[in-house]
Amino acid sequence: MNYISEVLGVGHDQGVGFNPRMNGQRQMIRTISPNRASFGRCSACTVRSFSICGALDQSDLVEFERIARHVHLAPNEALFTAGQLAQSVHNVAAGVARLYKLLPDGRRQVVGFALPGDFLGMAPSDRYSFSADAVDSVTLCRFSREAFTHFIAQRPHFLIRINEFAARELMLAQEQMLLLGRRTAEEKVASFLVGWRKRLAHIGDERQTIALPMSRQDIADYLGLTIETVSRTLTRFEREKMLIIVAGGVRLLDPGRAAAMAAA
Amino acid sequence: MNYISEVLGVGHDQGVGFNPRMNGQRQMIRTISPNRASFGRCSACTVRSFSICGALDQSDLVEFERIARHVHLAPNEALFTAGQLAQSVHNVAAGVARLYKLLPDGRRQVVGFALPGDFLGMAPSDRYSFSADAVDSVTLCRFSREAFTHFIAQRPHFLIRINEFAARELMLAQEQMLLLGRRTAEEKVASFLVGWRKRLAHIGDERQTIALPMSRQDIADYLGLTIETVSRTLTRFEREKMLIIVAGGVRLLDPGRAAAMAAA
DNA sequence: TGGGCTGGTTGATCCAGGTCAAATTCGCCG
DNA sequence: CGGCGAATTTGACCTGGATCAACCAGCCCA
Repeated sequence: MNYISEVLGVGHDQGVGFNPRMNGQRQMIRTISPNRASFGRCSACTVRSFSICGALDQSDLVEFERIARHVHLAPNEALFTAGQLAQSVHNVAAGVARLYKLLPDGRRQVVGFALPGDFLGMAPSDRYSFSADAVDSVTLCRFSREAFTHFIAQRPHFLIRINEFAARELMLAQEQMLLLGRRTAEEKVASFLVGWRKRLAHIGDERQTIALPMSRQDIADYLGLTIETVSRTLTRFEREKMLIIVAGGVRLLDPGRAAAMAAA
Repeated sequence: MNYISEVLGVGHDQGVGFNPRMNGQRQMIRTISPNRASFGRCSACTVRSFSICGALDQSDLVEFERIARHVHLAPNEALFTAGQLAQSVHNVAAGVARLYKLLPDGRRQVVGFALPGDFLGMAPSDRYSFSADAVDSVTLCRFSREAFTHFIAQRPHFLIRINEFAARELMLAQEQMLLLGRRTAEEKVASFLVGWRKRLAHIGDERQTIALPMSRQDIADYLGLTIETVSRTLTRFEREKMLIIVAGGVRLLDPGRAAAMAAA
């Protein structure tokens, strides 16, 4: 069993730190954000190419920008909560959001982490079916559901793009079901690292050290494990020279071994 | 660990039988199909209202019918396999299909069961990311991906409908992640029964006995359990008078108790 | 009518990962 | 620098569900 330990409000900056385990050899890990996206101007947005907006041309973009509102969230601030009226849809511009569902007794399942470029809020009803909040400092574009629905209805190419995103999302969800239902703890942690690294690379973050802005509890709740098992497994990986644990992340020494564990 | 035990070809008719536990008091369970859909004529299709085709008007329907091919599959016949080129998309018209992913060593995760009205095959790449085959006798409408893509591109309302289906699918996937990652065996089995009953009701199958055309192994692989645990749990539910196990299904005696287990 | 095959049930035992309980370390702040 | 609360790690132990192994009931076909 595990419980919600969300503290709303401003947290401590987990994005910067140095490695305690390397005796003074500092390892800086920065917040996840492809360079520093300039906001207010969609045409200059650095995440546009890997977001749904990539399907919009200049004139669409001007229209789109008119219905967008930029929102900034401090670490652990809520984006929306399951059960609330789904009045907005969102596009993550910078930072990482945690998407999760809770059981009445507090057990939590993190159903995903949203990265820059990810689209949130396609609810099949008029209410959110999961909750979302900021892991680190998050910037997003928010659209009223109504304006958004109206906007897309005239633009089939945009609808097709959103469909592609939904299909990718669904595929990831199915991968995750396989992981949750049939993989061992070791395979889960290895798969998570490999998958997360791939997602970071996809948005242009190719540093050799994998940034892990989320807590161990978040990772545990994502993998259907306890925090102790995640910690032990990472420590074992380190002992076995597969990786080195650094502040705010992990440095993969043997990506091949990790990938092999993740595959089978 | 569990292994693939797929025998391609015609199986035994699991859709009909009588309850061995009720000493001669026969309990017929029929195949899942809302009445008997008449095929070849979309306009007379009984599952249209709860399928993506519900968004098409008469003239669209005529066009649509032109690109559809009807396919009939015997129990356990494959619909498509993960990794294959995704040349078609499908709409289930009758019967139940099992969607699953395999690990190299044979561990299997059933990621869903497709019922009449369900739409299959939105692959985010040019290859299927999961496999699908018939549980019982299945009838489907098959479309070439190319023709389908072309068809939807001109019809925003149809795209919107497909989007709604994708969003619902994604929500179900997230529910399933919560189940796989955080629920106990007892909660998993109870949730499955309640959820399955709800889906059957949605397509108009409101018999008091819940038809379970899939095998215990399928259920186990769907819930991230072993066949033994599923069997033991169902037997216990029966002992506790929550339900009665009948051939090809289960009769819920205490839906309230089941729902309570499923909820928390 | 009987034997073998398949799917399901039941029982005994085991162990991966959970639970409980301390440390230890980190980040922060005075 | 020193101290405090939160996050993480580590250790000892326990248990839910897996594994291993019969067994049983229907069904098919000879």
